[in-house]
Amino acid sequence: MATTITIVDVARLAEVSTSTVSNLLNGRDERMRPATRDRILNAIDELGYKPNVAARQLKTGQSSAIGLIVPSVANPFYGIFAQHVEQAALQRGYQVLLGNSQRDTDREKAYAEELWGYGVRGMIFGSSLVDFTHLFDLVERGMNVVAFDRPAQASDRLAIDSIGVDNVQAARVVTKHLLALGHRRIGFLSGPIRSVSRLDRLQGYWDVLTEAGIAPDERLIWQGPFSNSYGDARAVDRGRQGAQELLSIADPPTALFAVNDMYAFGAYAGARDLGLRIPGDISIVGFDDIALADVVEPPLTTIRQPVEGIAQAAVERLVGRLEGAFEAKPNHQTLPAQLILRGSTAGPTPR
Amino acid sequence: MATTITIVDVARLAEVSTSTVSNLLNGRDERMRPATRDRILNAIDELGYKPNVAARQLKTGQSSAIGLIVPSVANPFYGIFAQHVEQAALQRGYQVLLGNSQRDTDREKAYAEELWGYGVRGMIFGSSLVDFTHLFDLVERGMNVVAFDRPAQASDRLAIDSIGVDNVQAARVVTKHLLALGHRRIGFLSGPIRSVSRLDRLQGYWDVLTEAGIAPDERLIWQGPFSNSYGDARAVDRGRQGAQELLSIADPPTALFAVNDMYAFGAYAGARDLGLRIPGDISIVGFDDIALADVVEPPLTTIRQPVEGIAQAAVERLVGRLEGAFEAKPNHQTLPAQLILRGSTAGPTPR
DNA sequence: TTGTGTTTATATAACGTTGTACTAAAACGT
DNA sequence: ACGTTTTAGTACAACGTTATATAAACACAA
Repeated sequence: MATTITIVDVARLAEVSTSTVSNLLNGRDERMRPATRDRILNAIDELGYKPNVAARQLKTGQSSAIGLIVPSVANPFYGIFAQHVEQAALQRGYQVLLGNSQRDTDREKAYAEELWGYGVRGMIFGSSLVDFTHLFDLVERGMNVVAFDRPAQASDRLAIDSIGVDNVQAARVVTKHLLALGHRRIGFLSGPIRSVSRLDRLQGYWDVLTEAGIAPDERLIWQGPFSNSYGDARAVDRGRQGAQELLSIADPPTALFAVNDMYAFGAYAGARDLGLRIPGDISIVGFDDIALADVVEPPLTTIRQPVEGIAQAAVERLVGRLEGAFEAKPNHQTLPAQLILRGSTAGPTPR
Repeated sequence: MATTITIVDVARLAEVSTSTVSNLLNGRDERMRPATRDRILNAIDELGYKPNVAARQLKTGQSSAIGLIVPSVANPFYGIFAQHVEQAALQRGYQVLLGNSQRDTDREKAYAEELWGYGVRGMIFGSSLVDFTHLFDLVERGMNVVAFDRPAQASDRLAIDSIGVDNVQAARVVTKHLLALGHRRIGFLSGPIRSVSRLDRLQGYWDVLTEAGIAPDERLIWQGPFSNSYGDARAVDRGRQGAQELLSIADPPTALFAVNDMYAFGAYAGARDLGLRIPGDISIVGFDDIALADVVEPPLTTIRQPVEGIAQAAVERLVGRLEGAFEAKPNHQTLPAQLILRGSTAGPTPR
């Protein structure tokens, strides 16, 4: 039964002191004869010794783990994102601890506190709520935070690092595309708009319409109800319901801009429920470009986010902070997004 | 800068010894006067004290975290599964640490060892590779393991707990359904068959065909290549490619049984690439019943797994082991799967 | 021989928490 | 009053690791 093998056992077998073993373990092997080094290595191997992370952490105050909080891995976009973060982190010698926040500030806070207790001093947030106050005191205590899609807000009393695409711009591109096809009534389909990215997308949409001389219609903006127990797991259903409602009003939209691909897929179903054809009767645009976007019928026109690039940049930035490599002021790094034209958009049918 | 608040600070402020604070923290509060209790509670509150998990772990050897290893959260099925596991674990006071294994034994082993070092003594495996030898010595050292979909194999030298649906039976149901519709050439579309669940599904398929007097055709069984760097992130592409190949042979199948919904969606695209209509020209069945299955066109006929039930049962079993509640022999618990009939299956078109 | 330097290795005091063994004081019974 | 039990609290030695300060061993020069 679990006789834990410690550095003491290794030291005894290799006939050295624990200090020497520790020295080797921490890369200070110039300080010993190659023969000693090999003896220790053999002992480690023979005993199957694995360092106790807790003890190491307690002593050094350092953790080789970073936290990753996403709204919900039920959305494949965040699944993929998590996978890339994990890969990038592993390459730099960091373990990733993942948690779902359901876009709930309490959950985010609870996770962050929990991880702090684990000695974790760096976290990546994939959700980027507008309200960040719950995290500021953690940051003040020394937590390093990199947010996805969260350029500094006017209301922030503290700056944090952020990485992401220009959501306003991307939404502008989408809306212009739809406008160019001849659409005039364009719906905006979203879950609760509590994150900066969603806010930005709404803004881009709103601005372009206004600039084109079209007064944005509040009734064309559908916003799902907030639920902190399911969140994204319900995104598809929400999209379906929202599309049904939007397409059932008196003067329905001829195009729908969904806040992400999951909502867009839901909109596919919602449109079909009403007997509408895509893109004949209704054009649909998504956001993210997850793998499934190219596979549904018709293939989804959507904004591609450079997930891997974002993940890598986030890890790089965070590791940089953790290892004190740069003391630069926190800033927001923008990566390019791209509109992928596929079959779900076309000109509106004249009635 | 991170002046860590320890139990000592709390003790000093409350004017008691650290032992008393520790006693309170560990639920031994009958041992003190209510007034003392309140003083400590106030001090904790005032200082914002959070116990250092590393120190606690080091001392007790216990961790309140459990590990969850899934093949890849890029597959929403595992995303949802992870979310349910997380929820169930949280309810019982356990934190979940999640890792992607890409169905690679080395990765699984590395994660397990890493987590062992963190003091984690309980893990849930969502992948259930046939080869489990890499984990047996961990189990012998005292790691508690619950596997998803992995009834004991003849070759195992150690028994482990397992929970899941009866994959052989489910695959039988699918195959019989297809047979009943009149299909005689049924393809089996899968990634590398290295897990017990996939093996079982193939077996159920094979058995039913044989029992029906149809000699299974090896050329109808498509198995994607193994890649340990992408895994499920490529499932859709794999399914597409596999379907294209299967449907391009001389005497192509009229129905496809995909090993999971992601492969099935890929098959949708592959079939369409060849100008085939679903279900008119080709019937497709999936496995898992993820949310998207009901939303694609046509809606996917698939096997529904009781994800939430499986997750809850797994956590319950694991927590039971960890807290020594039951010393029963490891066994396999079977939950019911269900064939959900939707629009992607129909009788074959006579040629 | 002594002194100086270099190489190699070790003793030891933390890190923050826990729980056992202990004690001091109060309460009780007779 | 005395002994006994209960209550309310504390001292202290771990847990496994790290890193600083220190020492031993040896080489070499003068």
